[in-house]
Amino acid sequence: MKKVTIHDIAKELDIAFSTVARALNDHPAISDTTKRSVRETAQRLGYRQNKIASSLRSGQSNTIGIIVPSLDVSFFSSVVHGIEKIMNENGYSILLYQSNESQEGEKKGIETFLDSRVAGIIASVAKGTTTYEHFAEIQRRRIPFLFFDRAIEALQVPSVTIDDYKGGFLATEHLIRQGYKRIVHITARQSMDIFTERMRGYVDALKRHDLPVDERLILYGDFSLDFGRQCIRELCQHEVDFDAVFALEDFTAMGALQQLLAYNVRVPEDVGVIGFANESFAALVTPGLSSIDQQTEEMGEAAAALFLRMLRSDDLYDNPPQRVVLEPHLIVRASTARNSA
Amino acid sequence: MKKVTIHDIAKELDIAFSTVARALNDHPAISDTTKRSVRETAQRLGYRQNKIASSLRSGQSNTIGIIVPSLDVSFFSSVVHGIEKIMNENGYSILLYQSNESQEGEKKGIETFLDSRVAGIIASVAKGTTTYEHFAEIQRRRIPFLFFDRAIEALQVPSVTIDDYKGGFLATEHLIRQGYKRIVHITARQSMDIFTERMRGYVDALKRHDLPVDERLILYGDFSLDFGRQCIRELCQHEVDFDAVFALEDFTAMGALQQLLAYNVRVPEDVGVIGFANESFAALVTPGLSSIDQQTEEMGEAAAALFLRMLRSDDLYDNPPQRVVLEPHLIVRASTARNSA
DNA sequence: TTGAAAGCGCTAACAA
DNA sequence: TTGTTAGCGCTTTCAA
Repeated sequence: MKKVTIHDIAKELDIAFSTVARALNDHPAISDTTKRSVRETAQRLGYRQNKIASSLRSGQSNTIGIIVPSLDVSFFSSVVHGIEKIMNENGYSILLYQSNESQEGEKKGIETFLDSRVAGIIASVAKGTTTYEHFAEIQRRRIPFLFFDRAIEALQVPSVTIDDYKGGFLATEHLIRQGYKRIVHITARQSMDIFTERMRGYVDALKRHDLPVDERLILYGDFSLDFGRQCIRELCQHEVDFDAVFALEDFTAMGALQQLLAYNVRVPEDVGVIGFANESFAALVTPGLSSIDQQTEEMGEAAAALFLRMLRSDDLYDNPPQRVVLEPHLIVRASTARNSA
Repeated sequence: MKKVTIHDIAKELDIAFSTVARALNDHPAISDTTKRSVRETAQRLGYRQNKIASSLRSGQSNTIGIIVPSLDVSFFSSVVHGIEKIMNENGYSILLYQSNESQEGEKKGIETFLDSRVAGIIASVAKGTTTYEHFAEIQRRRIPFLFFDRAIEALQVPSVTIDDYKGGFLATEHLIRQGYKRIVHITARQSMDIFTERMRGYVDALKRHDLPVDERLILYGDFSLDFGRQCIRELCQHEVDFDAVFALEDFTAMGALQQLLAYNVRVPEDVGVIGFANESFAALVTPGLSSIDQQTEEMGEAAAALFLRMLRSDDLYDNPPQRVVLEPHLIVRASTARNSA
């Protein structure tokens, strides 16, 4: 099959190729008769518009780039799912790039997107990112640019995040209300806004309820199921007294939960456990894992909605960046459901 | 920031713009001196190649399109993760499209990809797909085209799948070896190759072990957690005698498992349960859910590897399509681990 | 309502 | 080793 262009259609109908172009684009100045015959011929010849040529000439692109750390993390694939859905409904295509949690990957992704002349970029920052020059490059080109979930406060970039501080506060306060008093918090060794915010919420909730903030109850590490188990083992070895665990995310919480059960500690009677993210397994395990829901669906939709507004705005970089902050939701399950004191 | 083109660099250095283009593309005929000064100037001016123009002119694209039913299904996001990783390492970008399990969506995705002149298309078929004309269109244009997981046998299209028949056989045979004799199979109402194959494996395993195939033990429906629960309820209501459940996928198996536990049926002592897909929660629930692992990592890699070969082949459509079939792995967990008879 | 013509930024054949 | 030139397929201005 040869490539069919507007010239072929024009030749077939013996009209100018620019007329064909206009007819296909539903230009108001073209007669219905012409439009009909052009469309019929296009169909018959198997014509497909060449978006490459169209983009080059018009300087417009209907492709947007999304950079996520990894699609293997359900939170990200879920948000991308939401964004793709809505952007697609609005006529945009999605170029996808995984940074693999490295700054180098992130930089390469941005360069690829810049070269591809995307209409805009949506990103969630990699763990390994320490400098911001690659993001600044996007801003310098005045391309619509949005962070979701893992944003960089220091940059003047619009963002859609959830209130991690509040999430940490809610989780901790819930434990306190259930009567737990010596609450362990497992957090990340590397500093990342979302995790330090969750910890800040934890600390403030303790203070609010006149509970002491005990440094021995705050554990730093690489988050993972195994690290959660390890935390419990170490707490027990050092005979640290605790009656609840708030982990920075669900896998770590799950590890803690498993190790507690392995030690024949009763959950939630003896020790309560709560995670963060409300992963799909949280509802399926026994006991059900309490967690903080991150509103992935809403986040995707909010990100897409804000981004569409940004794409349509023409004074985007003249206004202060809009920051949408979603409300985290406390999900109470069996792992913290003890009859409170 | 103005758009910088090779003309700007040429003007700056007072050389021909084609020399600039060659220098940037590391053309062998250009002197190192020129290359160096061109690159230095490009860097200084903030030049970025316009891939749109490059693609239009060369007729080559380094973008490939992937169509999946939904990124919200961890199996698909996991495979896309693998494909993106490898294609990216080989210099390709990924355009992503979700069909939302509808044929209409699938068709739209293909049209978008065709218009975008992607170098090739990788797809996993939507549940709702009943006709194949939209796929035929890809073949007609002789574009590299590959199915993964959900392939259409009737079309002459290369594919990477797992051996669903064998998966069904393995699951069923495992149950039989554990001493279960009256094995329920929950399958999908709509006919889809992967599910009918799993059922064929179930039937053949029963026959191989001289067990009767009882139609009352084969349940058809929409797969979901709720449907799994419903199946158990109906079996009990109708007082059907059974001692094991093999569900077409893990969520349905999980629903069955939950309902059994709610009825105080002991798993695995009274009834064994096995799923399919080895979702991440299968290892985390109690009792652990036995399952068939689908090798998502391997599937992504195999799909990318085969596709790269296809992209490099120039007589792609002259040879019979290659079909890679991966081996499913039986994962035994507590839900079927009874001391066998 | 339609046509003619220019040009988006690049690649590549041909010439020098 | 470099320059000249002709498009890739389209959008869009200007003219008819």
